[in-house]
Amino acid sequence: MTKMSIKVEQTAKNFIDCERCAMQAVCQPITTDEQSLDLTENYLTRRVPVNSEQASTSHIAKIPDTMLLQNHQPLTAIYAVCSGVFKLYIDNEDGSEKIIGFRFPGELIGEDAIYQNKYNYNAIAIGESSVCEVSFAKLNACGQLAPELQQNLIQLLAKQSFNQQRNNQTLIGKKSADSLLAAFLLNICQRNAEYSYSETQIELTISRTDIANFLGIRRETLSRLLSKFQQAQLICIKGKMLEILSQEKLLKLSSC
Amino acid sequence: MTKMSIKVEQTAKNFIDCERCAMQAVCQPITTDEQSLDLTENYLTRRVPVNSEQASTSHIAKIPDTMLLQNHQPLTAIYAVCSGVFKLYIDNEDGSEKIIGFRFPGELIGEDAIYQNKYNYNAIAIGESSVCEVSFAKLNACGQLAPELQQNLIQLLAKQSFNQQRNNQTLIGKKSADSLLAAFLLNICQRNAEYSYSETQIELTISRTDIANFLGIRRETLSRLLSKFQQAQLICIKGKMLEILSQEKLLKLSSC
DNA sequence: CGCAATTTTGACGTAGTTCAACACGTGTGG
DNA sequence: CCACACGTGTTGAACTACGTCAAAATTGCG
Repeated sequence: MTKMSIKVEQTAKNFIDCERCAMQAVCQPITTDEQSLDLTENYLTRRVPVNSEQASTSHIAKIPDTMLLQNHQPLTAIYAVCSGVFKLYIDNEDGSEKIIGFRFPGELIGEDAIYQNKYNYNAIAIGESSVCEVSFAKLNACGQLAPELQQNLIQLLAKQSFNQQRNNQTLIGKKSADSLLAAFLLNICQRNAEYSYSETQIELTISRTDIANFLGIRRETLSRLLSKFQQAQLICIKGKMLEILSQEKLLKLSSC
Repeated sequence: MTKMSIKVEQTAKNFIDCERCAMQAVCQPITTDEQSLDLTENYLTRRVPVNSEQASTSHIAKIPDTMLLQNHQPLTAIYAVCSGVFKLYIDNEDGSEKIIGFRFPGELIGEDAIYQNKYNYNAIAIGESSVCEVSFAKLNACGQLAPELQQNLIQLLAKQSFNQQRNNQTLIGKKSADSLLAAFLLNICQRNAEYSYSETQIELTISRTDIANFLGIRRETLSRLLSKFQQAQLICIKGKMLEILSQEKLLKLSSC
């Protein structure tokens, strides 16, 4: 959390446009018929870096630096990813972690904590990332004053409900690992397309280990499948860049 | 949709208490400091039967009778299950259906349609079921008048977001079919406990075929696993009744 | 009772796991 | 500079769990 202002400038390239962000409904000034009212400065902090690169240099206390929020902690703020990627996970009893999702730019983190006022997972930055932070208590206070803001919050939650539903639908009940991976690749590409301007190319900052963990398959299986997909001209991997070559074939695979 | 009033009386036993229902936030009169205001009659229709038993007598046109809402159709209302069970599914290209979830009493159906004003799945009653119907347009109109109602709608969506998140977390990334089934059984029991007064016993109106479809495993595998679980004294199945014998062991299994 | 639908059981093949080895890049210390 | 450990990704071979196909058993309904 150090060197904030500097970092922002250095990595300003990959930030999502505010218009494409799920938080947008509550980040814009409210404009009624004649007048405009900007309450956002009361609850919004824009583009806060959540630096994970820094962590690797000092191998002590790696986690605290990069952790955005922690499971079971009381809800203080909800976040929108500005840049980078976050992984959401919970701890298994045996000490291992179970990854339950990823969040890309424009997507929300922590909004499901509103119901019970506590977070339901850990969120950690993968690589250099940043978020916009909305203090929920302050947002609520403003909502009492401005009904339009409440209406916007409803829109935000409705969109989020839709997104969650969609993301789950794509992954539930896939029998073969092929269809599971195909569905996953299509899903992240679809989500990527909403903030990046490329619909087929994405930077895979997520490690194979994490993807395998999320999908519930082994690293080795994932590696073999990716090779197979590449041989079959479905995808192309160069370094960290992943390109979808045949969306149709992947789609066909994914519905098995 | 016929014989409504009669059916309601006949099956009135298994209805959920309104206090335990996810829709509750928008089904109660709004009480401010001194006065009480009941807008619900403007948008709410209570306990509408969605009869599926009747369909089996006339073997033509089985589906239309029991369908609550259809994929891609414009949003007209959101529903809360009063009694029975609903299955949510989408159609695969090959004509088969893919089950993406079940809804038990007190749970919502169709709320994720608010974002795009259209439903994202088909919902069909399993057995004799009933719902409360909230006309979304009328609810919205009332929301313009009563800010408290908007606040309640926020609560409702927040809870739903939490529920979706929880249900997914439990099922994502399970490698073995054992852990998947264990997680599923615990999940439906947990949800059951919220409306039934028994935490360990539930009536399995859902067919094995549908459960297997949802989990992405074969009927045969499911059947074998259920036998295995029963032999291992984890569960006990008598007819349609399922009883959880060892929650702890299932929990241990589910996190594999 | 008798038929149909659903569920369970059996035998065999395949997909994915497991365990082990190896390749590659990176950071660390001599 | 090289040697070494370490994290990450890929590949091979044996094992196991799940899918597949077929048949038997059970349940439900007229």
